[in-house]
Amino acid sequence: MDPKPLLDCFKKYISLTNEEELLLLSKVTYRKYLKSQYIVQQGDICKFTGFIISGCTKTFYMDDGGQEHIILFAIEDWWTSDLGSFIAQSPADFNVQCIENTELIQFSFDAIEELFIEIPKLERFFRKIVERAFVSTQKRIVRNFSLTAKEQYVQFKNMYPTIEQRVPQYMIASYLGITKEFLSKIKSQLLLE
Amino acid sequence: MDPKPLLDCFKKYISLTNEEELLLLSKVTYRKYLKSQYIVQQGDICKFTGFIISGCTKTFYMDDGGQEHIILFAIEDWWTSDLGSFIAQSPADFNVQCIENTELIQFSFDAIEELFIEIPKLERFFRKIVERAFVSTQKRIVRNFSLTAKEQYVQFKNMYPTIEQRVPQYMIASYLGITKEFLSKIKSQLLLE
DNA sequence: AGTAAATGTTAACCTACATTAACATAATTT
DNA sequence: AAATTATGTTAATGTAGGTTAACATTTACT
Repeated sequence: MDPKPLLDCFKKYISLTNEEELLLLSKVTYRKYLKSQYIVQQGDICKFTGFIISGCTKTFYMDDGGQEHIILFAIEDWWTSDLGSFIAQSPADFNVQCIENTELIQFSFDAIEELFIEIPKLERFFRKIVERAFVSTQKRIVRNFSLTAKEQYVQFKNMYPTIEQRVPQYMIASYLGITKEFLSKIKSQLLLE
Repeated sequence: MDPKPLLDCFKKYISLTNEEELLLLSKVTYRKYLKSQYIVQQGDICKFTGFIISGCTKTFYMDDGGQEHIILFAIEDWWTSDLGSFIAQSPADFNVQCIENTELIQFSFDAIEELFIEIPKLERFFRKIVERAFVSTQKRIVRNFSLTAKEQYVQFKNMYPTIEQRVPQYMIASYLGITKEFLSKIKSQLLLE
């Protein structure tokens, strides 16, 4: 395993000594998942928060009618988990499933609590990561309320061009909160413009 | 000013010594706003994050068509700001306006950065606060996608009965992402059931 | 108390998007 | 290569919620 992408991510917000880096890496686990495997399942306790080295995941909620609602895609250099379940060690609301073969570096709940004690500045790092996640989630609510489905799709393509290439259309429709049929219609409308 | 509610809030997540409490309180400012005053205005840099001692605020986005989209209400014991603007010290996407006369304890960006250095465990506190905010925002996206407007309104009433009493209906409609006319229809339907 | 402003209701009509269903095409598996 | 399985498209019809507009009620101001 090459921990460089992970350490680079930490470097964006805090600086770690060599010893701190080694301590940190001694407490994480590297893991590969295959396409379609679940990292977290709705109802289970989310035991890990993970940093993606390669691959792509979707975080989704299965409603009572059996419909999938994707709330997040994650690719290389992103963090993924069911944070609500992880922080409270309570049953997960969401599933996290691999859309591609995915390599992760995982932090268990206990490991991360130990690390917070041993390297307090990690609190700062994770505070900043969560702040950014919060802000982007809030912006998503705004887009949801103030844009039409077509506008949202265009913004999504511009914001996440790689993801738009990598994941099937019907998942993008689910992320946007519309049906695949309607997204198909939007796409054909955009071609005519 | 009585700082007890603020200190109690900190106590839920971390413990502070007497000196730490005094240091913290020496760096905050107490401020009163009148109903309808703005704490943050879209486009300005959000200079403070605030803890509400009394009163009620709404955080909203004004879209290009001049329509208000409320993304958050906040009452006593809650934190309020445009976090995206505050953390990046960049122009605010949102307005924060008082719905009632409101008393706040405000933390300036500089004060909070100093406090993080002087009392590192505050990083932990704010990490936890933001984690919770993130989780509740994510849950809101789920509700948005998987519930009808009527179901969302019923949940809102159950989750925030005080807020439902205190703010005008048309603001609740805006929070739910529907028109006041449609909320009115929903309410009359609920009366018949 | 009287007037203006803010808030809430009702009803007719409209639109963005959902549903259903049939079909087309691409990607995997055998 | 054939056969599944996953993904994408088109079109008819249905519905949740929007828009407009007129009116009712409450609250705030002079």
